[in-house]
Amino acid sequence: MPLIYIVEDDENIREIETIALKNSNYMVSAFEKAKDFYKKLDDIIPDLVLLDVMLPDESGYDIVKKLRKNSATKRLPIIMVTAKTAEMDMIKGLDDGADDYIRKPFSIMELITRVKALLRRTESEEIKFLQLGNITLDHERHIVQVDGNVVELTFKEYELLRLLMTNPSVVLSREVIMRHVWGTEFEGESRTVDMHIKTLRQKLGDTGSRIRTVRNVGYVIE
Amino acid sequence: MPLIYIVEDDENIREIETIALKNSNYMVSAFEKAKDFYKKLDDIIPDLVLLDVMLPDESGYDIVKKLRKNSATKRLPIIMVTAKTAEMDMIKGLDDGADDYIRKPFSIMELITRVKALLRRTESEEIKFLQLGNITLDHERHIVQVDGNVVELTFKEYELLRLLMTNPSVVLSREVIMRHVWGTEFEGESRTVDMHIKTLRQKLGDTGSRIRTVRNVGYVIE
DNA sequence: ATCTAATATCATAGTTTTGTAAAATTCATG
DNA sequence: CATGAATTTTACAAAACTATGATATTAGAT
Repeated sequence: MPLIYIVEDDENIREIETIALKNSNYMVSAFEKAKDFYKKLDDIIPDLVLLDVMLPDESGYDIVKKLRKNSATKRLPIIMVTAKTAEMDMIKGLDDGADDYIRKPFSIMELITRVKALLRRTESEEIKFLQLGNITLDHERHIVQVDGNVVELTFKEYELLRLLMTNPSVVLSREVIMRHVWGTEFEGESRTVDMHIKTLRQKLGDTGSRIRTVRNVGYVIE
Repeated sequence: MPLIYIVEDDENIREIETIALKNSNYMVSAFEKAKDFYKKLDDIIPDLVLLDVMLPDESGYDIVKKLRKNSATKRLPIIMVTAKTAEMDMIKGLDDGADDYIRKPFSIMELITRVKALLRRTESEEIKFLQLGNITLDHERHIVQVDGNVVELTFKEYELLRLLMTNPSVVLSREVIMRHVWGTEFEGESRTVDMHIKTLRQKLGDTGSRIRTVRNVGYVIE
């Protein structure tokens, strides 16, 4: 479920945006001032930011500029919301590094559509990030975390977990696992898969019990 | 005003792309065949290339390969345009060296946005100076500092560090590193990359431990 | 409860991958 | 074209990882 931050000083509009996005199944945090937004950003980086151009403490343009300078937020998808209709503003916004813009007043439908479209455009990067309960797999960093703590996995363990996590609640046979992780056909007497399942469970700690054995069939993560 | 080359055999699409980009204030030259494109490239190197995957005389994939081998075009921003989803997945899987991808059919808005985004990305990578914790890389002065002290790096070491630092927290395979820093394909038995990683770590001192080895995958800086 | 086949676990030998020093080669520069 | 620096290759060491067969345990059938 994508996380969206809203930065908007007008309480009314902030409310409308928040409700509209929540109803569309997004997680939303809304901020009145840039300062509050920055503080939260240090904590969790969202999937998209909806940014008002005119704010009391700092202009939206300057915020975008700052975000683009920081490597952690360099590619963060940003939609600017502006009251001015002049086309120059739009172009300026895009040139400053926003990914899209919405002109006030906007319809709920337009807001949702644009958010959806932008997320779709950037989704290829999100696929690299898998989450299942308290397990998190960041494919770019090649890092797995449980409850926020890094779990060191070997290559095969990592690939195995990734396969399971990309197919949550789907029982995968040893044949399928072998083919995907090892690239070879499974031979009946091999204990290799079991072995790796075992170490994986071990390294995941309590969370390891999420990997369930289905006798005569294979393994699932749920 | 950035210059963009388009390589696309379908006249209709070529027209649409050309007009859309010209309206967005880019200079555009469009080519039907790879051959014409190469000829023009000898003359002037553009700021970005929009490259169709399926061309009559040569595949876009091969073109990218060639461009990456040539030091003059090694870093030339490339957006690949592909018709089939399956094709796109394949290309992405191969990690062929393009910087972005657009799937046909695309909206004008999407095309413009991606072009803009890529130009912005490469521009900021070229000009800005990079900072990652206590490491600083000033590309204009070609100087690297750790905790304010200048670290003398050779050309390859510098380029390697720069590649890592422009992709913080992203694991880069030896293939990718080779392609970007050396402009050649990686051959399995070569220890060249490892060697440079080693000297780089050494020269960075304690900070060298920021470069993490991901076994079977590659290296990351974090 | 007993049996049996499937799964879990263990220890470790063997393999693969990475690290590094040193030699060989290439490259740039006067 | 000589020289030293930079780069690449070689060769081996070290570390990390994986597979395997033996053995223990468990779930499910009877």
